[in-house]
Amino acid sequence: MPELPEVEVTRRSVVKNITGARIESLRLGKPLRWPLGIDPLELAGQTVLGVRRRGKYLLVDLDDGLLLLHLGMSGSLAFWPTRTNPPPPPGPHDHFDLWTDRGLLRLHDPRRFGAAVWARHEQDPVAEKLLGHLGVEPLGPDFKPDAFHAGLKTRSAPIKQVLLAGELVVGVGNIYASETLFLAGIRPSTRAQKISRPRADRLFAAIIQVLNLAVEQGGSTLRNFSNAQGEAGHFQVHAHVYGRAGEPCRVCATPIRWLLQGQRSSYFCPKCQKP
DNA sequence: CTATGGACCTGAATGC
DNA sequence: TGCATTCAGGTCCATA
Repeated sequence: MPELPEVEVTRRSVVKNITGARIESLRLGKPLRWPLGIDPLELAGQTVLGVRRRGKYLLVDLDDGLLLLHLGMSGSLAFWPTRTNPPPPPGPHDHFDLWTDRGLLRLHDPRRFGAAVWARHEQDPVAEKLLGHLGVEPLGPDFKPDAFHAGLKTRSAPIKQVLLAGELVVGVGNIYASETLFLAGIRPSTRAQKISRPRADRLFAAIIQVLNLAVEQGGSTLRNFSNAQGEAGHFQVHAHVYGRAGEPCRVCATPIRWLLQGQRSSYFCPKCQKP
C-alpha cells in the first residue's frame, strides 16, 4: 500500500496527535522485519518530540533516540485518542502498540515486511544502514533537475529500476514509477543514461506533480488506503497505466502493455512512451 | 562497483 | 466447494 504519499499522509495525521505525548508502554506482537533493538521498558517515560519522514521511513523523535517505522508492503498506522475512541484489543496483525498519555499508536501489518527500529541518533549505525544510502527527497528543496539528469547519466540500468532503487530520488514506488514514466513519455525499459536532458526534465516534473497530487488527495494509491484516523484516501487519482495491461491507453487507446522488471510488474503505453 | 535473484510473510484473487 | 497457484504498494542481502 504505502509509497511516499501514503507515508506522508500517515505522518501528517499522526504528528499532531502524538507530538508531546509521553510514552507509557510498548506492546509488541509478532516480529517485524528487524528486532526493535531496545527493551520496551526503556521507552517508558520518554516524550515524543515530533515525527519526520525520510523516504518511506517515519522517524519518531524521542527525548533520547528515535524510532524508525516502516510500513513495508501492507502496513498502516492508526492512532486512537484514549478518551474519545478507545482502541479495540490488538488483532493478530497488530505488532506494535505504543501507548502514550494521549492515546495509542498502533502499527498494523499483515505481511510483516514493515519495521520498528530504535536508534540512538540518526547517525547511529542502525539508522545509517537503513537511511544512509537514500537519495534526495522528491518534494524537498534538494531535488533539482541538474543533479537528477546528472545522476541518470551515471546509471546504465532501466529507468524504472533506477527510480525504484531510491538511490537517486526516494519515495517513488512501483505504482508511481509506472505512472510518472507514462507522464514523461519514457518507457520503463529505457536505460537511465540514455535519457536526454529534456526528457529527464519531463520526468523530474512528473515525479513532483504525481507525488504532490497524491499527497493532496490523501494518499490515493489506487487501492485500500486509510490514514491514521481511519479516513479513506480519496482514490481520485486513477492510474493511467498501472494494473491496466490490455486495456486502452487513456490518451491514445493503444492497449497498455505489461513488463516484468526485477521481479516487479511494469506497465506502459507503447505509443505514448518512447524507448 | 553493478546487476540479478532470493528472501522475508500473509491474504486475496484466480484457476482447475 | 476445495485446493493449488499467482500476485501484491518494499528493500535488504548474498551471489556472480
